[in-house]
Amino acid sequence: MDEAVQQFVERMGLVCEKEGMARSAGRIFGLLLVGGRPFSLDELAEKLQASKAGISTNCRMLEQFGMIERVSSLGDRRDFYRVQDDPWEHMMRVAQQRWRDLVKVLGEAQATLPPQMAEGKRTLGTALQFHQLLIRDVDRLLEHWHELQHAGDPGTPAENAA
Amino acid sequence: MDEAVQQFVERMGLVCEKEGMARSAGRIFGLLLVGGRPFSLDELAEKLQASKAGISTNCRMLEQFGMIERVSSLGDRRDFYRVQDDPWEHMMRVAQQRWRDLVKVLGEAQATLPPQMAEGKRTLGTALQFHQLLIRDVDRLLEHWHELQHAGDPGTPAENAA
DNA sequence: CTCATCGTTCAGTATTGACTGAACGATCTG
DNA sequence: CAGATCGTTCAGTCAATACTGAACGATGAG
Repeated sequence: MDEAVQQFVERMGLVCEKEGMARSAGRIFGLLLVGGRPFSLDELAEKLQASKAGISTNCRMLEQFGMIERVSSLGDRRDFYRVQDDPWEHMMRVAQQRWRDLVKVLGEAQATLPPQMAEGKRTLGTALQFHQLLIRDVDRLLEHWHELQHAGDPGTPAENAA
Repeated sequence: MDEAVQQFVERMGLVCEKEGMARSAGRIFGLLLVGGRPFSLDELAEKLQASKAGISTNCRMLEQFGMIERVSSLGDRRDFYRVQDDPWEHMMRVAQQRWRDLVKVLGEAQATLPPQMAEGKRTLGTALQFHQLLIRDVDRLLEHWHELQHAGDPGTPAENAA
């Protein structure tokens, strides 16, 4: 495997591990990112030197997160995986959902806290405000992102001459 | 300890654990959030039923992340901890830094990838665009957040040029 | 100085979680 | 139907990591 690819795959493994997911999942995602085509499970297992079992599990997890998708090829029983159209949007949606969960926790705590803990309630209120703003901001960001992508859409391939 | 507090503390532990940090750190942060006052190490250890060693380590980690701060009291040798003025800003800054690191990884990969992997380079380019947008958006969000907080400042009339 | 108190460090322990190899069920081929 | 090829599941193994208790250095009080 290419030297640059191998290094990138390894670094993506570390980055994704820091984000909370498994290192192996990060490697898979990295390889699919630069691969530019669908990969079968066996191919992933071979190139990443991992067991097919682990690859299968991690691929399904990445699929759950909406970062990769499973595609099938006619006349081929194997499963192929490739990166989603827009994996980053799905990633942001997952984060957004986590923030929604946090808002739920904060809100319930604020409601059930005894009245004498007024200062704590105030702090929770600030936390709530921030995260509600944050959740709305994700919507705004993704809208903006979609606009940018549509602007460069190949609907009219004026300068797409490859 | 209050029932509502205990439940909130535990849930914050789980939430923070999902975010990648230690569960105990999440519990500390949760307790400080609703406590409304500084806590000493021994007090934290007692209320959370954990060893002082673990509390100490996790507090320093939370301080490193800028989510809590250490305060001292005159005539008291003990260290006290409380939540930062704006812990969420620091949290977002940490996330922003992680995204910057990712941009670095993506950029270097795009630069060193062999020319025949054009499709992969294109995918990396899209990823770069998204994360650069995301990084800028954090700045925008925090600006907006500061405006909102300043607007609700007590004793400070709306337009203050000082 | 001596003692007490506080925070930190360190070795040891336990628990969590990822990964592997082998067995299994399902599906296609001839 | 028989054989082969996939993907998945499961028990076992391994490493990483969070936590604890004890020892240590530092700092203030008497």
